[in-house]
Amino acid sequence: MRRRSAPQRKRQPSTSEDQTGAQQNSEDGNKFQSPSDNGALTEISREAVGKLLRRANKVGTSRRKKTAEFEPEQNGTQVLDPMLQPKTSEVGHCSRNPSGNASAGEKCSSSGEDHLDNKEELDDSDWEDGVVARDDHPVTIELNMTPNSTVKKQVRRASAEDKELAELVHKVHLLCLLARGRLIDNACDDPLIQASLLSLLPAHLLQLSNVEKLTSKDLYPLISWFHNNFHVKNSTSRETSPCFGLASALELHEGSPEEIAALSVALLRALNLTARFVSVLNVSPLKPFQVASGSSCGIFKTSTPMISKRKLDFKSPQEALSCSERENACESSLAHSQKSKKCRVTKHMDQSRDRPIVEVRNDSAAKSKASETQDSNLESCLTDKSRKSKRKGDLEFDMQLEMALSATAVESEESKNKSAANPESSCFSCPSKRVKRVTVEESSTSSQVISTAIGSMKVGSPLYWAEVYCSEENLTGKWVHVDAVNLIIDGEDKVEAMVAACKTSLRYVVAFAGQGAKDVTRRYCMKWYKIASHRVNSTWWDPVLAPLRDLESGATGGVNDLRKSQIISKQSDTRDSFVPTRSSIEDIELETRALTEPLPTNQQAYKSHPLYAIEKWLTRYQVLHPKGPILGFCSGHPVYPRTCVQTVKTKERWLREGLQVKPNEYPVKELQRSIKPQKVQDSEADDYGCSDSVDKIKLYGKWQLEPLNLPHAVNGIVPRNERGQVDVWSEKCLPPGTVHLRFPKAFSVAKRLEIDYAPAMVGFEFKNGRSYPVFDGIVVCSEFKDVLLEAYAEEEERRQAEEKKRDETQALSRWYQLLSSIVTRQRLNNRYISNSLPSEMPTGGQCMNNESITIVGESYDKNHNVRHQQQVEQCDSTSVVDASLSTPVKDHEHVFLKEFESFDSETSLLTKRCQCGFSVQVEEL
DNA sequence: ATGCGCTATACGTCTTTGGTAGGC
DNA sequence: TGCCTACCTTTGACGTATAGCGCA
Repeated sequence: MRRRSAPQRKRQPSTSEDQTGAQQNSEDGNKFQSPSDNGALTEISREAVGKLLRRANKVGTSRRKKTAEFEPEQNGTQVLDPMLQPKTSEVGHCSRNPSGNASAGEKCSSSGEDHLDNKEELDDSDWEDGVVARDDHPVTIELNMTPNSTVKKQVRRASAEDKELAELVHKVHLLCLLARGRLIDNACDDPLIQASLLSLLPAHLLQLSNVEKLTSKDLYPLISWFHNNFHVKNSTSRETSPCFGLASALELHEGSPEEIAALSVALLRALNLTARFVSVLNVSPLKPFQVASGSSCGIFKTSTPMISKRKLDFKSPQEALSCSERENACESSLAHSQKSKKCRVTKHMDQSRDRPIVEVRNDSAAKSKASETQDSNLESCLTDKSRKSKRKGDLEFDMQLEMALSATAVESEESKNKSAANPESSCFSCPSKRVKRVTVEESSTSSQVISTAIGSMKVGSPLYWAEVYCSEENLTGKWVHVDAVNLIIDGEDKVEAMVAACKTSLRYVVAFAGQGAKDVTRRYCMKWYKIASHRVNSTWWDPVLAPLRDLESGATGGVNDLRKSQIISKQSDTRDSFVPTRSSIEDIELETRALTEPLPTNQQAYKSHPLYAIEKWLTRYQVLHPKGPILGFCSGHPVYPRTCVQTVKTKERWLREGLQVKPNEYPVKELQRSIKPQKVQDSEADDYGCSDSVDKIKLYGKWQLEPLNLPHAVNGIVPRNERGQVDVWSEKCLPPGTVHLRFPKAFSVAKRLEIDYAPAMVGFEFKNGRSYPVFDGIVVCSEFKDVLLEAYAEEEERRQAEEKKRDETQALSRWYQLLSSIVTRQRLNNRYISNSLPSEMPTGGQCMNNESITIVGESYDKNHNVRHQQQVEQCDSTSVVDASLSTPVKDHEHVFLKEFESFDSETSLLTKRCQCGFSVQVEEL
C-alpha cells in the first residue's frame, strides 16, 4: 500500500508540473491539444482509456506482475501501477500524456532536478529502480495496451462464475443446435423436396429403392451422382427456414454444406432408405476462455463472412492439410494395396477441403466446362492461382498440393485404367475425377471475394453428413456414414481426422431422424478421453436427449428382421423376450466402442481416462487393488484397468458410511498428516515426543471393511463414544437398540423423565477458524421412544396452551391500551378542538353520531365498565347494527338495559341496545 | 504438432469436539 | 445457582484441475 500512496501524492495538482506539461504540449502543437482543449480531450481520453483499462483490469486480474496495468483513480486520472512502474519506466517515466492530464508520465517530474527535489520520492526506494530519461524532449508514452499487442500476456484464469456461465452458454447452445438439427431433419422429410430430387434422379439409380440387401457399396453410384450434381458453395448470410433453404439449394444445385448434406438425406429417404441427418454440434466451449474452434467460432457461426479474420488461424488449416496431404501421399504410394480405395476416398475429401484455400475465381461460365477439366488443366489452373496468391500460407499449400499431386501421379494413371474396368469405383478412386470435382467446385463458388481462409473453413467442412442403415453390412446391419459433400462413404474412422484438420473438435455428433436425435459421437470419435472433458455432464445431457432418442428410435429403430433377431437371441442366450431393435443394436455397438478404446500413448491421458489408469496419476486417496492385470505400458509405466483403482479412506470416513475396518487389517496406504498449528507452537520437546504413527493418516480400502458393529444398548443405557455422545452421521451410525430423536428440547424431556440419553452430533461447522460440533436432538434407547414422544407431545400441548394464554392476555392488554388511548384522544379533541360544548364532555363518553361499532372477537367482561364499550362507539365504524333505529342524538348517554340485551349462543355475541336505538355487539369469551 | 515437465493459480476438500458474558 | 443464548470472528493446509510456457 505504501507503494501506491507515493504516486498518488505525486498526482496532486502541481502547478510547476502542469505548466511544464503545458509547455510540452504547446511545443508539440500538431500532436497535442492546446491547454484550452484539454478539458474536452481529457474527458474523452479519460473515458476511452478508462474503458480500455477497465477491460484490461478485468482480463488481467491475475498475474498482475506480468502485465502493465493502469487503474482509474478516484479523481479520474490514471496512474501506472506502482508495482510495475520500475519495469515500464524506461518508456514512460518522464513522458507526458498527450492529453496533458495527470497521467503515468506525471509521476516523474519534467526534469531530473525536480525529480530529486521531491524528498518523498527519494524516500520511496521502491521507485528508484527505473531508468529515468532526463532529456527535455517530449516523449510519447506507449501504453502498449492495445489488445493485439498485449494479448500474449493477458492471462486470466477462469473463476467459478466464468465456468458456470460458460457451461450455461454451452448448454443453451447445445439445445439450440439440437433444435436446428431437428428442423433440418424435418425439412429432409418434405415430400416436395423428396419428389423433386427423385425427378432429377436418373432412372437406373431409382432401382436402389428396391434393393433389399443394402450394403454401403450399393450407395456409391447414388452418392456419386448426387455429389456431381449438388455442390457446396460459400454460403451467404441469408437466414431462411430450413425447408426454404433446402428448396433453394435444390433449385440452384448448390448450397451450404448443411443444405447439401440435408438434401442427400432427403434423397436417401425418398428412395425409402432409412437415413439420418448427422451433424457435428460445434457448440461453444464448455470451459471459459477457450477459443471456439474451426468453422464456427462460438455461438455465432462463421457461415457468414462476417467473422473477424483475426479469429481465424490461417496457418493451421493449411498445416493440417499439408500434413494430411503428406499422409495421403504416403498412402498413395501404396497404390496397389487392398485398402487403397478408402484412402483415395479420403483424399477426395481432403482435397475438396483444401480447395478453397486457393483463391476462388468468379467464373460461373466455366462451371460446366470445368466439370470436364483434366489433370493438366487443373494443375495449370492451380499454378496460375498460386501465382496470384500472395500469402505465405497459400504458397505453402500450393507447394504441398503439388507434392501430393505428383505423389499420386502414378496412381492416377493406373486408376484411370481401373476406372474404365470398374465403373463403380471410378468415381471414388480416379484422381482425374477428383481433380474434376475440385475444379467444378472451385468454379462454382460464389463470386464474393472473401477470405480464402474463411472459405477453406466452410466449403467441404465435414460437419454434416448422412447415415444410412445398411442391413447387409454386418451380421446385424449397420449405420453407414455417407458424406455426400465430400464424397465419402463408410468413412467413419476418418471423420475425426477430418474434423480435426478443420480445427474443430468432435464433441457432439448427433444423428437426427423422425424429429428425434441420438448421440452417435462414439462412432466417430476414436479418442474419447480427449473430448470427454469438453462435453457437458452426462447427467444433464442424457435426460435432455432421452425423449429425442425415443423419437429417433421410433422412426429408424424398427425391429430387426426376424432372421437376425433369432441369431442374436440365440447368441445372447437370453430367455427373456428381448427383441433387438436397430437402436438397441446400435447402442451395443457404441458401448462396445466405449469399452474398447485403444490405449493412449501419452501419460497425461491416463489422468482422467475412464478405462485405463497408471499408478503415477492416482490421487492421494486412490490405490490400485488388485494391482493387475497390466494392459500395456505407456512410457514404461504399466497401464491398469480403471476398475482396479480403489478409493481409500480413514476409519472415521468409513464410519460415516456405516462401515468399519475389519480387525487385524493394516492400512493399505499411509499419508503424512499436516502439522497442526498448535503443534508448531509447542516446544521442540513435544515435537520429539510425537511418534510417527500419530502423524500418519491411515487409509483403508473397501475390501478391508465390514458393516459397522456398534455395541448394543443394554438396560436402557445408550452406548456412547469417549466424548459421551453419539456421532450420528447417518442412521447406520446409531448403536443398535437406539433411536435418534430430533425434536427440540428433547433432552429436557428425557432429563425430566430420567431417561438415559446422549447428545447426537450430526456434523461440524466452522466458525472463527475452528470447528465446532453440531448437535441435533438426542439418542435414546428404542424402548423409551414412545414414552418420550408422548411426554413431548403433552409438554408441547401444555406449552402451546400456555403460549396461547399468554398471547391472549397480552392481546387483551393491548386492546385495553389501544381503546384507552382512543378515548383519551377523543376526549381531548372534544375539549380543545370542538367549539360547541368543550366543557360538557362527559367522562362516560357520548354518542356523537349515529354510528356504532361492533366489537367482535374482543373480550368483554360483565364486570368490565360499560363505559369503555360506549366510548368505542364514538369511533368511526361502518358496521351499523340497525340503521333504522339509529338516529342522530346529541348529548345523550346510552343506557343498556338488561331487558334489551340479547345473546346469540352460536356466535357468542351479546347484543346490547339503548332505547335510542343504538346497539352494540360484544363477544363473550 | 505433440508430449512432457514445470510453474502458477483458482478452487474444492478436509479438518474436526470453545469460552465467556449476560439474561432469565 | 444453573441454564440458555449470543457473541467472538470469519481457518488454512493441502490436493486437484487447469492453463501457459519452454523444451525435446
